[in-house]
Amino acid sequence: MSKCEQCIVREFSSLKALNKEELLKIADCKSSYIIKKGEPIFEEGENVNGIFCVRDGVCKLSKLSANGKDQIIKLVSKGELLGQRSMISDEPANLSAIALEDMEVCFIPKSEIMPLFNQNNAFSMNVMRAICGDLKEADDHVVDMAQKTVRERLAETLLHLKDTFGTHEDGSLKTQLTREEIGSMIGTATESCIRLLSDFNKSGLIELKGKKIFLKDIKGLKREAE
Amino acid sequence: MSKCEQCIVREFSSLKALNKEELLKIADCKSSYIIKKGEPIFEEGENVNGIFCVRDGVCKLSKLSANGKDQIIKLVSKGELLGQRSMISDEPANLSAIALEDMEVCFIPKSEIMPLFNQNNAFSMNVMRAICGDLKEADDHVVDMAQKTVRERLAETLLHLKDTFGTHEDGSLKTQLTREEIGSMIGTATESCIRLLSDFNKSGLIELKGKKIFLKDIKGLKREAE
DNA sequence: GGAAAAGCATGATAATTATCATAGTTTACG
DNA sequence: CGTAAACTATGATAATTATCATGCTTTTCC
Repeated sequence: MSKCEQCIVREFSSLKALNKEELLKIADCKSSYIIKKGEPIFEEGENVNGIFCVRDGVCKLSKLSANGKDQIIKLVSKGELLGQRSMISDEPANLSAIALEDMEVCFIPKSEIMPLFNQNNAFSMNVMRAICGDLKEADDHVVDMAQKTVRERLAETLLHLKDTFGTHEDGSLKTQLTREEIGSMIGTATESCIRLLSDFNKSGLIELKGKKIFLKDIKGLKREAE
Repeated sequence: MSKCEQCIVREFSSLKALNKEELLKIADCKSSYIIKKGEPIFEEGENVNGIFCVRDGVCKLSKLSANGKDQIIKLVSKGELLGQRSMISDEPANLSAIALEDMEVCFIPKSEIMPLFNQNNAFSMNVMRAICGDLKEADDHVVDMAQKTVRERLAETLLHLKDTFGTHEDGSLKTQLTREEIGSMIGTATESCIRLLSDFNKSGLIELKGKKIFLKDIKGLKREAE
């Protein structure tokens, strides 16, 4: 079993504030999982009782709305933590986490993490800052959803996907999402999403080759996103 | 100057975890303000450098969107804290806080609060839980904005206003908002908001008497909100 | 107390987006 | 390797929402 010390999650997350001793303790009680594409790490309403470290892969955090449609709130990838909010609030998960590709995650039980808040102030502050960052993002997200058109949201989301997850060597977006998933990120019907992608394609802003999406005109897309 | 000990904010916020000594220290360096209706407590982009305790009154937290319209994210009232996120992230305010009625607030400088995170774990955990609560609310808000119609959002918002801020003796909503403000809570044009309120009025779900709004049929409104 | 400003209301019209229908294309998998 | 299922695409139409215009009512403030 690895000792967590070299783990990419430690490098990029709040866990970087942990010392050797604390890491060893965690390494001892963590469990590792392989999650296949399409499978959940946890689901809305479930008691999680710990946090997940994403060692590899990307997942979507989504929530079922009253009308039965899924809304994707956020994508989470390699190096990030999952389930902090539920653990701290001591509540069931508010969102489902579903793998978009095969994933490697570690689970650290609540009983190991909670004492650290008392022992290690730097760690506490890291977690607080991370959650504050999420809160700011969420507030901004509300503004976008409320004030931007679907077209603007699509352009913005494409740019965001490129910035956050990058592109393959050929220039196509790395995150492989279906049209339905893109639709549920921007909060629109799948058909509307497809239609707008076609529009962007026709106006030369993007290029569609099967499932691959190439962003051809970043400036133009930024203009579309306002 | 009051000693904070009996303050309503202490009773309802994260500050309840502070002991006598800590409270006295804070009481010594706090400053009190009267904010008139329509005036800002702080504005988007401003460096706040501390937290505000809302001793009386209600304010809106809002953000200017790219298209020049204001989006109200949240209302904050008596007993709550303001500015925690900016302080912890050490960033300028993401939202503006504007008084909806005359307010009484106290300001506690960052330099007094930050050390408490290290000294008083119960306080730290309270703050974390509060922010986690805000994050959950914000995520749910995103889902509503993305998936519900304006009509559904209006019904939901009216119910929320009643639950959170209550009604006057005559049964009308306590929070006095203009139609424009209600519109910018639900993310719609003022005219659309007015039209839908008229609709609800005609169908007997609510009653409009000047600026006053009476919720006449809670069940019906819940049905409208889905 | 009265003028100006802000707020409320409603009609007409246009733009945006959803829904339903149909069909072609790709992917998964027995 | 071929068939079912999932995904992508597009047209037609309806529903929702925004925008512009106009007039009325209430509030503000000199």
